[in-house]
Amino acid sequence: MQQVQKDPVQAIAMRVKIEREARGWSLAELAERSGVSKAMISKIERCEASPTATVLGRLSGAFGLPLSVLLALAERVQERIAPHAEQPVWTDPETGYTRRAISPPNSMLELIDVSLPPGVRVPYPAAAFAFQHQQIWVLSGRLDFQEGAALHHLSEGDCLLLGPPVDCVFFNPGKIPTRYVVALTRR
Amino acid sequence: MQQVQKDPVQAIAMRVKIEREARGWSLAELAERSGVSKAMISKIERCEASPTATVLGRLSGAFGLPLSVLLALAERVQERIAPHAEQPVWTDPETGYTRRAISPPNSMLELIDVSLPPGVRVPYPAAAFAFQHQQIWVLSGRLDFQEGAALHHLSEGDCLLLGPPVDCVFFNPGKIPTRYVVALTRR
DNA sequence: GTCAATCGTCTTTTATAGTGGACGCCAAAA
DNA sequence: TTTTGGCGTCCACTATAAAAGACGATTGAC
Repeated sequence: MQQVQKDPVQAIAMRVKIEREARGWSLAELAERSGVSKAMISKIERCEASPTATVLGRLSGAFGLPLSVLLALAERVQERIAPHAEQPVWTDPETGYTRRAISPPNSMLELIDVSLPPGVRVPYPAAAFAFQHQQIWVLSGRLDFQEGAALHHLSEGDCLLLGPPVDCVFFNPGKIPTRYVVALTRR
Repeated sequence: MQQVQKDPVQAIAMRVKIEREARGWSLAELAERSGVSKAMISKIERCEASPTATVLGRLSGAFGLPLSVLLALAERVQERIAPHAEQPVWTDPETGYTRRAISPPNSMLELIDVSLPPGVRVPYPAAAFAFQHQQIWVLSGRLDFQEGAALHHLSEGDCLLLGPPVDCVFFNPGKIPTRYVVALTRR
């Protein structure tokens, strides 16, 4: 699904908005970080302007991405299938904690497949979720989930709806790896 | 050497010019193919304008490249070391003819390392070089080089300076692979 | 309820991206 | 030599990208 000649304005619009909202930034905040006026960012996100290379460079700089990567992400905007082989996976070399992004890029609803080795503890700071709605579903093994002051003991098949943002900790109290899904929707 | 926030105008300028000249296109020809005025293309190549996303989309379309790829190439513009592992290599599955681009992208002077299996014949049409200056240096083995009507027999260490563009043929008359270098400068 | 703060959009003005055409500059040919 | 044609740049004009600030809507605090 390579796009070789369509006007990139719409794809860029969606991608910029996604990157901004994923960071929980308002137009004003992105404007300050990038040096691009918020009026212009607003227009870009609504496809009412075709940003210049200079402006795109400032925006990608604010996101900490090379411009070509921002554009590559933009071109993937309308993909609907995320083949297993192409899903980004990250493994913590120290603990063996593995995290796989299941959903196609850009989805409103994001699914993450996590594998937590026995005895491993993963903190999850409150600041990391500017999300509106988040659930945790245990596929196999056991999970102790600390949500602020509360501690939840989850077993295979359990599903937990998260409350307002607080510091959390994932912990696997069992002898086998725990596999669970994090499902979240943005704003 | 990822570029995360510099203004991309200069890198784009160089890359557009390279892509255009590599295809032997004049400003007018690229203008017609892309729908961008040649005055604008001229400005872009001389860093006197920051092209909009729409214009970049049209240009990359004319080149047959996804926009993100054009930008990725642009970001590599000032690389000065081309590590062996990153040099693009192409092998003809039928003949075993192998061609490796030695020089960093974008150089004025380009070096190509070619390996030609015994008995293999590779034609090289005149249209393929809009280059001003081109030399062939045999590293090992023997090479029969037909340049238009003339036939040159080259042995290890020989270096041939090419004349004006004509149809050429590379041929390995020996029993072992021939390895030679093509060195060329544009314009 | 009021007030204040913040958000995204809209308005006005300026800077500049983009176009079409004229121009000067080599080449190669007559 | 002059001519011719193709090339890239420059010029004048138009379209629009970009900035700065005003505006209405929403939200939370009191």
